[in-house]
Amino acid sequence: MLEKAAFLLECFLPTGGPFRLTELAARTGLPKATVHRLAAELMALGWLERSGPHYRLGGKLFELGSRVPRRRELREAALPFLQDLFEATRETVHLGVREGHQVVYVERIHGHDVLPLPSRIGGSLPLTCTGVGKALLAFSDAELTDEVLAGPLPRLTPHSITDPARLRTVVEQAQVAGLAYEEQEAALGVSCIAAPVFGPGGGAVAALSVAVPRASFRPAQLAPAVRTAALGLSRVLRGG
Amino acid sequence: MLEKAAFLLECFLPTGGPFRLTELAARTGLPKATVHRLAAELMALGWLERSGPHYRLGGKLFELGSRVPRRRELREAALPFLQDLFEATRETVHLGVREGHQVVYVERIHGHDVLPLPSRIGGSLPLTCTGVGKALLAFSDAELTDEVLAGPLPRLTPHSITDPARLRTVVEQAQVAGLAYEEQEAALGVSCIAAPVFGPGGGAVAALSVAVPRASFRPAQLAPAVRTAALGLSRVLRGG
DNA sequence: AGCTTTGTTCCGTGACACGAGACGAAGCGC
DNA sequence: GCGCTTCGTCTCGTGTCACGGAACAAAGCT
Repeated sequence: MLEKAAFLLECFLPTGGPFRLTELAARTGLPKATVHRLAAELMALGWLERSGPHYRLGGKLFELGSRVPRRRELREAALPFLQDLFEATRETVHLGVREGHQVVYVERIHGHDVLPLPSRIGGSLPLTCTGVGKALLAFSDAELTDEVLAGPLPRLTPHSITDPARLRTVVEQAQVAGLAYEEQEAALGVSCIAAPVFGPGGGAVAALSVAVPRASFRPAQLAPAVRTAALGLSRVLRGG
Repeated sequence: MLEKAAFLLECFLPTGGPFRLTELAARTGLPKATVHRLAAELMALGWLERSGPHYRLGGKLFELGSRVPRRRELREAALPFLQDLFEATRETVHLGVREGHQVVYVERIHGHDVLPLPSRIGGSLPLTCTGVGKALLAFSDAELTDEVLAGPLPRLTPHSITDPARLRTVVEQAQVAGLAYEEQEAALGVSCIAAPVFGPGGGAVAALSVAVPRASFRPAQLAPAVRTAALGLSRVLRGG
């Protein structure tokens, strides 16, 4: 029951978009009658909503999701630094954490110019295709990098790095520099520079990044800003 | 089953804080054995987490909650204007919508100075005690105001307005001015100015506000900024 | 009008949710 | 250290309610 309900809700995840009953039945593989009953119950709870024949995730989930402590605490501590970084660069700024072999974005702020990025708050992307992911990899246990490199390396664009040897080099460069770079590996025309955020334990608990149109990518100017913001946040997390 | 699970999750809502098993059983009124079984299932789904004996809301809820379309779309459209408003004022900025007789905050951004406010993203407060709430009231159906004024008026601080007649006056003033004011009605020492955001239909679908320490409240300087941001967002929502 | 697809309702069957109770494991006072 | 209380976990017999096939209703489509 719970499992079926969770399955039903999670099948909204990739797009979040509106789905019809039959569509949901097809996506989940559950019988139509079952989906119908479940959806009705979930709507009564405010976990789903519908307008006409279209089901969508409901407002109660927003309430619950906003209160998830691990995420909320990090976001709240980070927000001022993300603001600083945004003001300094006026570009799209990300905050992400690791979850398995993926990066989950906790916050993303931007101005009126919206880049065509696949990153979404609450959404996940491969560690290996993003600046935030590479920064996290570079400052986590070495065995994590081994694990990730052992598996198949996903590809988001033709520029995504799928050669393990080359990726290892890139991660090692990030370790030395304290910064990770990404060029059109997640979205065409977008480059990115990221810095790790350290927790009290010393390892990277998050990373933040600035994504800019490839044409106006000036690493020398972005690097100090990203590093400053990341170090400032690290200091606060360390309990300052 | 679903209902019990939802009940269990929602009992985290006020604080979100960590709870122990016995505490959860007491809060929900469910038998300990039942809570134990439910919690185990919810953990398997990633909807709950635990560290030691402490249960917390889990990361999956964050993922799901971030994808709730009604909220996400509004947030995404509003973010650039919220940034503008923050940069113009350098004060805490809110975006809220109405849900019943409450305002639910969809976004809140601030710098390093954090005001002691009760507002939380995903959290709700009474319409009558907040700037955002009054702006929403002033530009919704008149019958909504009647309903709200008919019920008991909650109080968050000694300055909260609990006299229906006085509140009606205040709402009418907001209608004329196109702006709502709030002075220490939600938190002591904090004042606030809010403006409605209009949807394609013409009614207020949201409102945004700036909250500042009472000592540095300069309405004349904040008003144009808030109004500008709200009108800009309204224009985008109207499909520009 | 006839056909196809989608959404809703019914209902008999059986799986599994339920929770009292027993048990083990911590914490606490002395 | 030792009884005592409190908390967390596990078991198991009972009965409920989730399940989904199938029939029905309501839209779309041609």
